[in-house]
Amino acid sequence: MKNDLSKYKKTAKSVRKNQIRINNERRILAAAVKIFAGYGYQGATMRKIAEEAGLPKANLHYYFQTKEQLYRQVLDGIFKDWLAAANTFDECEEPVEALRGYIETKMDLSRKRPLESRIWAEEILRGAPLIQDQLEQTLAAWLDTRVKRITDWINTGTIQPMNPRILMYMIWAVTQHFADFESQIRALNQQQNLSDEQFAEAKKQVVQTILKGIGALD
Amino acid sequence: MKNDLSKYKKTAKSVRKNQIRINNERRILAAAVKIFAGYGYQGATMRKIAEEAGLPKANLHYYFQTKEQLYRQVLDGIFKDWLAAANTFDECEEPVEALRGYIETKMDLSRKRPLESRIWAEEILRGAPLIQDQLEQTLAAWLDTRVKRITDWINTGTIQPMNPRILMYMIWAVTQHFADFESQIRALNQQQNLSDEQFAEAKKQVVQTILKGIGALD
DNA sequence: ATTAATCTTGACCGTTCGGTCAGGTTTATT
DNA sequence: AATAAACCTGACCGAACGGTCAAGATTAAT
Repeated sequence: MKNDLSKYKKTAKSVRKNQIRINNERRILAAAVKIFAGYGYQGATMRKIAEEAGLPKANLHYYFQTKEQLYRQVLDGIFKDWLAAANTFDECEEPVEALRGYIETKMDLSRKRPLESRIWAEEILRGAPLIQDQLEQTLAAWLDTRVKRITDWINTGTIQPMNPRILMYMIWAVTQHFADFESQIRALNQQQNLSDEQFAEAKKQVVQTILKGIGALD
Repeated sequence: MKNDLSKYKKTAKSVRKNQIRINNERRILAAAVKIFAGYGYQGATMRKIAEEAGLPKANLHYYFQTKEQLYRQVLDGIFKDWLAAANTFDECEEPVEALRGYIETKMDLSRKRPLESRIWAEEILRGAPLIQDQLEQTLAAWLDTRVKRITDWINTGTIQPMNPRILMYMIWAVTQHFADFESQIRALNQQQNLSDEQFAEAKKQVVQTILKGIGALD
């Protein structure tokens, strides 16, 4: 009983405290995403993030000791979404549906959260100094699993022989391109971002090209 | 005669002067490419570039007034190579050969000059603040020309109907991915960069997938 | 040999950076 | 009501930034 009581109190306390803490951390993280995406890690300043969040700069350092820790938490959030989107890949048995679902989910994610996609891209561009471990372990393990599935499809003759890793690299490249190179695409599209219709067309063509390209369609 | 003489003298003078100037500008630009690629525009410092070039920092400002001007010249050089590589596209009449040549040239360029590819990618990522004009004019015009060629192929039934612009975006995405995301690919390849053999395999598979994907092969 | 132009560079400047901290305010516990 | 814990923030700090400059060294032109 004592244990239960103390636990309950502790929990209640934490929950209420968290109400302030969680709220502010969320605001700061949201502001950080915008600023890191717009200026890069080095170009982003704690002042800009504080301004975007509507908080004094010193307050940021109360919740996140350093700029690097704040950046790390932003990256962690992105990585989790990234992997979560990948579940689509596992839900279908057939290669056509699994790959189509994965490509579409990945493109939708890039469309919906382009800022996060750009932060990720910049981190990789700089040599992944902060997330190398996650890439070498979590992501490498994730990729191995999917490579095995694709290999099975190849062995059963469902799709033509190929290097599954290169297929995944191609999918990543294309799906993220529409977020990461948005400003280039805009400049080539009469200074207009792709409309929903244009994006839907792009998604369809990407799926069609890749699936047909690996011999999974007609 | 006078004209010829003065011209000759002037030229001789310029040539010799240039010997020092050209030499130093080359050294500085080479160092700038390394540092800008490794740290990004904001992360790169004139001190680091000077150190890489083996020159005092003040000397950099003698040849390039500001960091931004130095960066602009680096971008200009990249843009020229970028467009030059595109000539492959125009040398062949048949879609299979034209596209294969372009994709292979583009991948070879990314393989040979990954630093430049990353600088370009970061500039686009940041919203292309310095090269928007070139994108909207030179690159847009370049793309229009190629779109017309692809449209002709479609109209003559050589390749299946599609949006040519999206095809080009896919090609750019995939070909540059191997340079821009090199550190990610390395982490997924037992911490080893792709060997020449692996890269050749990737190039082959990329060509095969895209060409087959647009119905230009079997 | 003299002059003029170009090149070189250590020392310096104002600004902005990430981060600290003391002291005050608010919220929760007893 | 009193105490403790958590939260807030203006003012400040050393370091590093891009850029400047005067004075000297080197090279070219006459």
